[in-house]
Amino acid sequence: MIVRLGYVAMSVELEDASPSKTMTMASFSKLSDREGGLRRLERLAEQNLHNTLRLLKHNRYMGVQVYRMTSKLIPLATHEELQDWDPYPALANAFAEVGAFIREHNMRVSFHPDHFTVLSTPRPEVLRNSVKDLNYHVRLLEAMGLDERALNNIHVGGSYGDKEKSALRFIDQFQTIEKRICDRITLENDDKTFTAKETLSIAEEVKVPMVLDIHHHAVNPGNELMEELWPRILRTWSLFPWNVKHANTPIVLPPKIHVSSPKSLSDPRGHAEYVEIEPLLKFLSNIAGSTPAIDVMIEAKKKDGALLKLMDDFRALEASGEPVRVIDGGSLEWL
DNA sequence: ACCTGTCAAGTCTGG
DNA sequence: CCAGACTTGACAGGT
Repeated sequence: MIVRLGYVAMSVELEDASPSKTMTMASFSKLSDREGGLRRLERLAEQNLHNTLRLLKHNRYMGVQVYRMTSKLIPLATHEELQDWDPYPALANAFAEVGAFIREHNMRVSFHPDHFTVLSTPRPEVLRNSVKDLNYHVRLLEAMGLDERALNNIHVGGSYGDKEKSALRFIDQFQTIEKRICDRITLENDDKTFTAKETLSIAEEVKVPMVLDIHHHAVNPGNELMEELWPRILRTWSLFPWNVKHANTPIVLPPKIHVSSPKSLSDPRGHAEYVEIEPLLKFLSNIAGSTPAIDVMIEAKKKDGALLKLMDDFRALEASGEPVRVIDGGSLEWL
């Protein structure tokens, strides 16, 4: 089983490479020259894309093939007051360059629209804004020329006092969203509301892959055994249209899981600086043989630093004779 | 150079 | 019904 590790948004190794520089609406509004302000936003976006490319090159150098891009590439992109602004023509080259690098090096990239995207909401305006935000993320991927292996991972959302009803509302509202957006969605279990089992049932219903977060599952486990859920989670990936089309080829998209460690006893849901290897080892040994490959997204304060430390831990395991073979700086083989 | 409050967005809790 | 917590990197405005 090939295991590839990835990390989120920014590097602690590469200096001065923020991909999420921004401007607040408050300061944009104060500008006398609106057009000039828009050009400034476009320059910020260009820098963000340039730094994303630098991060990807840094990833390539490290041997890291999995990466979650930041949602903040274009500052204020979905803000109500800037709906007449089309930043894409000015950024076409920057997007193309990022996309070309990703394709050339077969990297797996994704986005994770944040918790303001809630398809279970009972409020129509919140649903509208959520779809708008999803559309923004899809446009970014399209501008990069990435195929449907580049996905947007979201949570189910709030429960509003009736989780069952909210799950049904999620499903109903999901069906109204245009296909090019739905085709790019994965669903992740969250740390206090929708458990792995509940998220999985919804993912099966709307036919999207499920991303399992094993830390969320530890703090919000529900009462289902992972041994029973895992085959179903794998199935959501094998039913993914791209994978159906390319079954048994090297370009199938492996399932993905998220890993993080509790920040402290008092804040068990928070993310620690680094990731403890033991729970991951336990999980990998449980699922070894069930899939030829798996991608593991590291969610830790130390970002790529946490990934590198985890790889060191794997090297130590290999040295002590454990059935692990480190392939390069970001991937290994589970023997 | 460094510190602190604020930020576009949603939901939940508790008063 | 409303304020504050949640969570986050970075801005903005101050010293």
